[in-house]
Amino acid sequence: MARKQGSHSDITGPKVQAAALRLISQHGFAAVSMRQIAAEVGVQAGALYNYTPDKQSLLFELMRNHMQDLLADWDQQDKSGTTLARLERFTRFHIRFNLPRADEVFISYMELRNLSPDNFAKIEQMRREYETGLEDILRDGEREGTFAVPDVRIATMALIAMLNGLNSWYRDNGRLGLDEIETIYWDLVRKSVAV
Amino acid sequence: MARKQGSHSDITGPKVQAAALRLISQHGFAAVSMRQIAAEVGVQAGALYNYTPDKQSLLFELMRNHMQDLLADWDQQDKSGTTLARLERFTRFHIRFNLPRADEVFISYMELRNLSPDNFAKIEQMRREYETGLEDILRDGEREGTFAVPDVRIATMALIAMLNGLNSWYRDNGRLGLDEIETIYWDLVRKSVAV
DNA sequence: GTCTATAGCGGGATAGAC
DNA sequence: GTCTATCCCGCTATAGAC
Repeated sequence: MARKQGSHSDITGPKVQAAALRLISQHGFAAVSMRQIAAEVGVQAGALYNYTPDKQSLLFELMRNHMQDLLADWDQQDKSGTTLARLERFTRFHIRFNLPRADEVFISYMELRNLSPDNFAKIEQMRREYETGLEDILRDGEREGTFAVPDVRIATMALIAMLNGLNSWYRDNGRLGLDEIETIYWDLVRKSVAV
Repeated sequence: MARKQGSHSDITGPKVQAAALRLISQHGFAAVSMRQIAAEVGVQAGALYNYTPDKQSLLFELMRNHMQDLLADWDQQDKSGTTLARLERFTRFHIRFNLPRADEVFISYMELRNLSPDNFAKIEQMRREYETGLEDILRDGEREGTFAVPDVRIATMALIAMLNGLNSWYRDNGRLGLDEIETIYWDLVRKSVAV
């Protein structure tokens, strides 16, 4: 009946990730101890090392998983249509993907400096790859005259920063629904690059 | 001649702030030790406690000083003219104030969660006060028909997030000068709230 | 796979001499 | 005002029993 005590790798593994995600998002990587994470999971600190070689790898896995999900989801989006339609699709995708992942997004921006140089480079490359998705849309629209963007790279960074800001104040039970917020942000984005 | 050894309060005080600013900005509050700060200043760890009652107060002072400077400088700006002129003035002021203060700005956004609840409330109130400066401009412009802003509060947050993003990628020796960058951002801001 | 126990280190903060 | 020395605590990571 009850499975043998002390054999829960398939359960404990995800729980470690979830606990680390929540605690690091709330308190910061440097401020969270392996003991805290273990306590949240319901094991002793030593047991965590069955799932991660060290604390650094735990952080890296959280960030890599998040970026992999982001890139995979974006890859599956429709890439056809006018540049305006593509820009709207990017805007709405970005909001819809990021908003339900507040902890992951927060960590991905706040804890970059706590990555080892090697790990940092890997995450940065993935982030750059994602940004290129928007940059290409803006460049195409600029060339064909749909958009007026003095500097495509700056506009890319500016728009992503604007969209990311949403995560810092959005609350599920706020006065506006997700659809309304999406539309308001799309209005800002659309006009900011308009001719 | 040489002043009496062990009496440098007027020199050491600012050096402690400067060292804390630099180190916390680079590594994060939780990751920086009082010993590291002391080493950067050139004293022993115990000597720091002549200048701060504890580590928490050191962080709070950094953030409070930054916000006080911001509010004081903004208060001195010209508040007259059309709403469009006021919006341009805010945009350029924000960029010009924040860009040379990369460490302070970074800390003010990254280390909020390391403030005690009391200190957090004080900093948040100052930030909110500053945001109101932009919010008022947008609301006035919306009322008189100069701007088309579906939601003033969201637009305020979105524009500030966009402008703050500049700090994360700007480098002094980059391909664009400060004036050019200001103008590019002003173009994005102006159009995003245009009718 | 998890536990207990611990090694080895570094943290914040204080005491008291100078 | 700064120093040295230290208290007491918590940290990451490992060892070995079960």
